[in-house]
Amino acid sequence: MERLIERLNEKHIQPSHQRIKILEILENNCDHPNVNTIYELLCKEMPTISRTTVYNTLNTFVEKGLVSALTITPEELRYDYVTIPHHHLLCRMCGRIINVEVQCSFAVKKEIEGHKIEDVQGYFKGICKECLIKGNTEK
Amino acid sequence: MERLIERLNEKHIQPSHQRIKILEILENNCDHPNVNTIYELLCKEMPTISRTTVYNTLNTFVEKGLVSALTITPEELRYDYVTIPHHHLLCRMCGRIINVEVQCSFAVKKEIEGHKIEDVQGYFKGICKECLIKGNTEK
DNA sequence: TTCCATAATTGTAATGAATACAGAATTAAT
DNA sequence: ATTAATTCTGTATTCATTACAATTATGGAA
Repeated sequence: MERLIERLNEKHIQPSHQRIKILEILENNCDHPNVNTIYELLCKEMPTISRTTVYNTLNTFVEKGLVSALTITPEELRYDYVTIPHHHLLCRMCGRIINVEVQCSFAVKKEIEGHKIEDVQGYFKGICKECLIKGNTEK
Repeated sequence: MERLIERLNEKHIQPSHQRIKILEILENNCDHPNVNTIYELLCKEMPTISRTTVYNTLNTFVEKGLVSALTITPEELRYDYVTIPHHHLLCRMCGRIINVEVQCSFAVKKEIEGHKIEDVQGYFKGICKECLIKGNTEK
């Protein structure tokens, strides 16, 4: 709780109740929820929350660099609490997005083929470990 | 022209005039145009084209695996004529998406951290070579 | 070629996610 | 406690994409 408020203060975002709750949901849901999932989780604890607030808050968080937005599928934005560099796996069975800690040599380069590189996102698609174990491999 | 018709036939897509023209535009525009850019280019040669046809055609192409759709930004889908594996650089100055031919060791693996990998997309963001040469480095 | 069945294209209407906006509520500082 | 500034809420709006039905085009058989 204090930790969440500190993270908001660091980025010069006033720690309102709504913002703290939304950040908490992002921290506790490592499978990278979308707007709708966040809204539904919020409603359980904060039934008067407005959808607009969720949109505004997430946009603020992304603008200020507090969280990042993933565009791995065209249908929806998914939000990521972890801002240190890492990559992502989208499981085509359960739909979760899972952090992948691979160290690709190209991901740390500042220049490739004459282009200046400022950011790298590695998007892996496949079937996650948990679905493989469950035998959940075909739709 | 014949080559385009062959590519359509290979994927069991009937080679209508509209489809051939759209595929031709994708072949000639390596900076990965979006729907609107494709529509505007089409209008010059085919003024009666419908926007719906452009959407339908691109969706068909993607479903049949003839072209791929890139979700590098949340605002728009960008289309890619080249289906052999490669990665992409989005230039934040000119907005072009440029093919990047890096051989990342993780991109060819079939398994990472227990997850089954079926596809990898590397999205680089930065400033392209041409913008750097022009000194086009700040907005 | 002509006819027919199938498929593709077109244009309008509908959908729905995201944003704009203005009033209400909350917060922070004096 | 009062005030000013900020945030939140809910409705209205926007706009990209899709649904749909009518029209047009295509490919094959006679």
